[in-house]
Amino acid sequence: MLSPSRKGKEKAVDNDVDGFLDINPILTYRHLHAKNPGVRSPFRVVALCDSDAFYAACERVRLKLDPELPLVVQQWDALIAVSYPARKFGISRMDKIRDAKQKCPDLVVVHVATFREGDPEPGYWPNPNTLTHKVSLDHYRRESAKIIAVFKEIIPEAEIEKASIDEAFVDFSIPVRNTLLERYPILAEVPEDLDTPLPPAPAIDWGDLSAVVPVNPEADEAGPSTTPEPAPTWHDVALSIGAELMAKVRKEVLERLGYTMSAGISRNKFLAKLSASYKKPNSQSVLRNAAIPGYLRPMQFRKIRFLGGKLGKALAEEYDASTVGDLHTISLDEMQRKFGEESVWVWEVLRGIDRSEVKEKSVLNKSMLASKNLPRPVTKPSEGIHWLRVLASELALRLHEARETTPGLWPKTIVLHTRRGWQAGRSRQQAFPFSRNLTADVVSSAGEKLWRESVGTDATAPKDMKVTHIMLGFSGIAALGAGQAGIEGFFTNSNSNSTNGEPSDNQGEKCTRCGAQIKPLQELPSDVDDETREAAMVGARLEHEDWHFAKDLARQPPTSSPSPPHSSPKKRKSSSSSDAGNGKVKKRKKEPVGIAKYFAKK
DNA sequence: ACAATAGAG
DNA sequence: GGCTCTATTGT
Repeated sequence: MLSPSRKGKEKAVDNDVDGFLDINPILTYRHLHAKNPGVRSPFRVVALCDSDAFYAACERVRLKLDPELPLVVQQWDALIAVSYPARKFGISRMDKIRDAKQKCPDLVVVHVATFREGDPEPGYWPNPNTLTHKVSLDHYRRESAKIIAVFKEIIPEAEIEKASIDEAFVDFSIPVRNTLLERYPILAEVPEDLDTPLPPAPAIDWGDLSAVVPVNPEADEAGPSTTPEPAPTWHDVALSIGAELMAKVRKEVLERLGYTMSAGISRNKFLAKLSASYKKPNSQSVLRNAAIPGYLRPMQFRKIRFLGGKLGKALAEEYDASTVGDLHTISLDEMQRKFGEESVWVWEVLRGIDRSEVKEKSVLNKSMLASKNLPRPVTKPSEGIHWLRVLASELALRLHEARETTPGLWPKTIVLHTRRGWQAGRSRQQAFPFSRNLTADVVSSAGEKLWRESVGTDATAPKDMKVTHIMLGFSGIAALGAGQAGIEGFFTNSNSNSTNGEPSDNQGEKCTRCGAQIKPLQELPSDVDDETREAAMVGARLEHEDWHFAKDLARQPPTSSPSPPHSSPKKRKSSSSSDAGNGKVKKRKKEPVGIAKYFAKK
């Protein structure tokens, strides 16, 4: 794809500086005009942009408050966001609400939105009760979506990857190249030999758009720029154009939505992310190739994406190292011997190389979870049902909301995860039944079945059980194609079946497999509403499917129509061997497994 | 398909 | 620390 044939010769220059790779490549017309500037293009321009104290900013905007006010977002006793003005008082996310108020008596404290059973939607209350409410982050998800929409509108040619609720990667390579060719027509005049190096690059006026990471940080601290900055390269020019575009996006987001953001702009995702924290808030930083060694070498490597966890710890202990520079003494071979073939990714990243793509992801999440730590642990299964309903109604609400943008959304599976005391959590999942109306009751019924399987019933559960955490969620969420027969009616219409008169008088429906009548577990009053009926049917259907499941296992096809049991969920092999205890890495034959898995496949 | 775990914000 | 979310691995 790249690599001009004569690369070998020309590369002899000072390409690799002090262990850093490919810091000063020779830029040619071939590089610039390549059809697709891929991940190896030396002209790549990547940014990481994140919102400053995002949750705090969301509340500031929602309440139309002065941006200079010190503000924190409270979640029960704790803080989940601290605005930059509040940080000036020494308040950090680790503080308790008390300490924060002590440090700043005029602090604006906003409790995050909460939700309880029966609420039509999450709401903002000054003193929600953790015994009855669960936190809702939905407002922040919506604001996040608005920001991404502005990104897409302002820079339609850039690739945008939403990386989290408050962060996005942007690949500016294509729009930057277009601007470069427009602005410097000389670059559009391609010589016969594509491998001809480009003429010298012009000086760059960085203006006050960006903070430019200095090439020699120590010298700069000592006094005003004692070291001459290396001559600008065409890649630096490209970065400066990327910076212009980034500034434009940030300006639009600020003007339209009120959020300030900080960005890092560099040659790849990992460096973009790392440089974004160079100057915050409401700022953007450019990391030129020439500045990479000085910036990276003293950096704590555990600040690097994917090195913040167990792998980073393992590296630190194995080599008694803490900075990127410390790890430069480790050869690729040595690292691969200890940490597996895949660790080449680490070796490269320590030298400023990262070929991972910025790839557009669907805006839609594939999963949707609602969870609650139980301040009063649940000691018998029947008490848990209440929380299940809270979580289920929140999920139903959120799925409905998601369908406003994307009709036809349906989850493949429903998952229940519970944790007891200090024990490792356990999860149960199953296909999510298809039903006409997605109501909280439908979700709840499905959840309750998993709950019975997982923790049992009042009769079967251990007396001393203490469930401390419940999570209910959907996974495999996707829009069912229009190809599916009769799907439209399922989604578009919520007042459902009988616009033409009587609700069908049957109390049940036929199983498509065995033809048996499936009836609600309990007799329903004749005037019951559709939603309740639907939910009851879902419960019944799940039980019936369970029965088929057991029958199938016993290889006795249900031909006639024996009446399926309405209770007693089947026992299934619970093979939860918890071998996961010790944090030690076990060695297998060749590869040091347990470490290899830390590396994302590139 | 299901269950568990790591990692990030 | 609480609440999400994604991805990967192993069965």
